[in-house]
Amino acid sequence: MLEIYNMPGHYIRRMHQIAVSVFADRMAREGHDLTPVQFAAISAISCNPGIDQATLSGLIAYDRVTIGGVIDRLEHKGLVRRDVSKRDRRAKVLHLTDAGIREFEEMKTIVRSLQSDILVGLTPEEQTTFLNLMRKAADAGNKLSRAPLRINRD
Amino acid sequence: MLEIYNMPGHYIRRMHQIAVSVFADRMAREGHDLTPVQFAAISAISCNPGIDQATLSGLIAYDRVTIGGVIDRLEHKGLVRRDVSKRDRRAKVLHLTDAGIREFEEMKTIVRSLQSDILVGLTPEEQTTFLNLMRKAADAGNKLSRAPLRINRD
DNA sequence: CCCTATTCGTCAGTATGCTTATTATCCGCA
DNA sequence: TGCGGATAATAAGCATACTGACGAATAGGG
Repeated sequence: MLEIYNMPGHYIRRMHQIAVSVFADRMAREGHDLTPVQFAAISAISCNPGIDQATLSGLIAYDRVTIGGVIDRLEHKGLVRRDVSKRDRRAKVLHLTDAGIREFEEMKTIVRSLQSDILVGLTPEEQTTFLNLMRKAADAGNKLSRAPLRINRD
Repeated sequence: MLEIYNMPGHYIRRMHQIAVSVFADRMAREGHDLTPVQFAAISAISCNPGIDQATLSGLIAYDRVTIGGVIDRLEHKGLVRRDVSKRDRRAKVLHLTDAGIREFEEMKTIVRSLQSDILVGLTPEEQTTFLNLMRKAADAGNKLSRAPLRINRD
């Protein structure tokens, strides 16, 4: 019996691996080509048009450098527009293109429905318990991660 | 309120991000330099001296290609020895070096004790519930992942 | 013994996800 | 106005983590 088979870290990684795989399979099957982080970014831009990359990073809890690369690829796919901010010439403000808006609308339903596939082994009650425990643990551990969630309410 | 804030996938990713970060912090603090997958590989080789890379991959649920790179780095650090198998000249059999054995002994306790830090927001009862739910979900979703756990009992 | 299917490790390529460092810019303060 | 510290984005580099493809070798059936 391996050490790791008793470790939460191992199962968290396995769940992540399964989640990413389910996401990719479903995308391919529906004829789309977005990764989880690309969907998260588009989702956040959709809710916050004109957001800059650093604020976006905090909103979806990713590293700024990572998001720079993600936005590169979304821009290249023609889903996101990136312009220099008029208020701060260091910052780039982000908007969805028409294609990006369409893509998000189509993906939204798919991504929502794929969530339960990730937890296919759990009953609905267990899924709820599981989600609540993750919320609690992720909230408590927020500062421990390299890219904490940063939500500034103005 | 963002879409993703209601999605299990998001929280699974956050938990993974937190787990990896806690692991890295603790390693650095203790003066070690191993990643989670490197520890998993060493742990599995320790329990199964002479295992080949493909079987190792199945035992810790990683992709063959990924493990190839991981073993490269462990070999380069002098923790693992890689030899061509006498029974199958395609395969490489793996052994821990003396340094690898020492490293694993030192790391074992540290990695065990860091697990509860990952779930610091949960009570002991919640941690148990959480681990059991993850075991159940990861087991059920095993085939869905790209690199399923493959444990062959001979 | 040969043919075919399978398997092992690896290569090339893509995308995360992070670290440290750098440049450009902004902001507060004197 | 000018200066120092902070911040936005990026560059360079490293380590996962995967896909598809490939050569080498093995295993099974006829």
